[in-house]
Amino acid sequence: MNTPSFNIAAVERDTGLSKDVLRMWERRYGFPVPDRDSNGERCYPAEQVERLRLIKRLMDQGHRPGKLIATPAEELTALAPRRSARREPEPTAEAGELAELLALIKQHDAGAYQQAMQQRLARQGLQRFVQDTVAPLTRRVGEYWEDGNFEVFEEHLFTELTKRLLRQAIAALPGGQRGPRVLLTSVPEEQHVLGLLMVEALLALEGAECIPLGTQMPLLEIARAASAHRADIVALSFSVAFPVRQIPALLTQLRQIMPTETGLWVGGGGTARLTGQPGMTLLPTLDAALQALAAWRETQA
Amino acid sequence: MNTPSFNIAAVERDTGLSKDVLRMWERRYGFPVPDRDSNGERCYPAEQVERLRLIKRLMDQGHRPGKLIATPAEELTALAPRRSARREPEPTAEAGELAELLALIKQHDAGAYQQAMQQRLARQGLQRFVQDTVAPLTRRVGEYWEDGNFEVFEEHLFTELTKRLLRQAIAALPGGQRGPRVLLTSVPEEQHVLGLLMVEALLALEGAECIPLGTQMPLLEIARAASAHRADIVALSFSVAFPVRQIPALLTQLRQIMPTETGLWVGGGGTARLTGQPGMTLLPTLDAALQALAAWRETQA
DNA sequence: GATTCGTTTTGTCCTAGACAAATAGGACGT
DNA sequence: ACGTCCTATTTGTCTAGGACAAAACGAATC
Repeated sequence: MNTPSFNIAAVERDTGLSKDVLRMWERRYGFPVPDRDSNGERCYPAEQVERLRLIKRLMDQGHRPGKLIATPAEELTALAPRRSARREPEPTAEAGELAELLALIKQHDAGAYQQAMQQRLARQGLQRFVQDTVAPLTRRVGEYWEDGNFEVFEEHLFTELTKRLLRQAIAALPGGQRGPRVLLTSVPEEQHVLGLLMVEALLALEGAECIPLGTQMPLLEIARAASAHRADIVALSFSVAFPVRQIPALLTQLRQIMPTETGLWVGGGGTARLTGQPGMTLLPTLDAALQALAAWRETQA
Repeated sequence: MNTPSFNIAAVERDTGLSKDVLRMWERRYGFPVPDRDSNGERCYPAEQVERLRLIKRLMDQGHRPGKLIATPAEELTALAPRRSARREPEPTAEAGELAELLALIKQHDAGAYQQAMQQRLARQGLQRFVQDTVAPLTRRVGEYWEDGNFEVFEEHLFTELTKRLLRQAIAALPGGQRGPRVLLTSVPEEQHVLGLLMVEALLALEGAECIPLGTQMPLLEIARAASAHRADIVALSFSVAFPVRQIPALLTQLRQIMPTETGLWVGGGGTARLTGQPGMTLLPTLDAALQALAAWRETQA
């Protein structure tokens, strides 16, 4: 049995490194060095793909490719997250409970996780459930993933199950009639939806009329949707994984093509290090979203 | 106010045409011809982006780019779907009801749509709801979209609302304990999830243990997840929008890296024109999925 | 410790050529 | 009229190497 080999498109799919980057690294750093097929096209052995995935993960934690590629394989696996100005959460009873929930995911016990979360939802109520359970849990999952404690598919399982809980809870709420009409979505390439769902839950609780459009809307479509739905506000979410450098240009462009009277709210972990621009409201936290809602109602009153 | 202009990455995002294709068309057909900024980089005016979006839509319907680009703008908008070997559905009472549901989406009345669908679910029961309502509705939406009757954001709204209904219905089912353990997901680039949810609903109804991992899993992760969850079956979905040419290579590769004893079920509209390969089961229809389930149980008995 | 300023690193864009897979269209046979 | 084979065209993706701007670093300064 020959080890399967990947063409450059497959490697891009599986690692998230663009073809341009893969070729550039080969030229510059001498890694990866794929075999060539009869047409002279690159064939990456599984081993190199595995290394690339590891490198990508460490890069997402703030390491630089030049260094990583020069590092021998054994040291790579031992590398810790670099930009961890993260303070350890005190081991409160609360933190322990969250850890237990994540342990269920790690054991791949979907049923038990769902049940435990349902209980918390019932106990805390939707607002506190979102703010005190889902939000910190999501943050923890990000940290676990950074530390290499979660596999991709474990993160996916967590996301999928949690999405279901939130959607279910939102569906149980009465359709909001008083607040602003808020259109929730994300730009292409941004597929994370948990943040949007958390905001939707909070806004819906406050009686706002939420229009969920899912993720990955082309900018022009967002603008059209805003007009068609006569939305008061377009709310976008950027996860920490989204390349920060692209966000300002995206927002400026969207602002240009959107109706002037429609508000633009931008939130999610990816916006933490962003500076505000005219015509849009930054919502680095869930609380900020609630405040923005109150402020909007103020101006309308 | 100057019209906003798009760099090549933005056009790729908004049209779904790769940078390579955009440059190639420019070289070969003389369209699009973007302006250049001070660095000599392409700046596409909004007008050309709009035309590209239209061309892309017609291409998805089977037209060829060479012809489309040569066609003057006025004729483009009038072009009908080309591969429409589609027979008009007879105007039964049933078809009328489906049209009414879609009309609600077209009116952007999310609340009324949800309510109407809830009623149908209660009336038909989950199995018939999936097979007689959601499946034909999804097909209709695809046709509407092909015919230019649906905007992207209307399709998104439909998808999002319908996803919620299905997930809600699935959550209400007891956790399956007897059937095979089925891991449901899709490959990277494939973000359509409705098909997966329909299958999940049917399998869960039959008592199978479904593990939903969401969409867009790298192949290596699918293999890992299959091992970790000790899945009996991995079920993948390809929508009609997925480039058919890439599917066989993907499946072969996945089959190679997956545990031999794990089954591979492949379904969705994108697999209709696919020929089977050893080690995998094609499920062109929802019925086929139920048959495959029965067959699997047969072999285990 | 914080801020500024050069230097290095890094990703993305550019041109232009080659080739193989997919499709169209014609010729042929039934 | 319909299906099948074959050839020509169309089309997307890959290749190579060069250029440049933005981000990140690190050193010197306040």
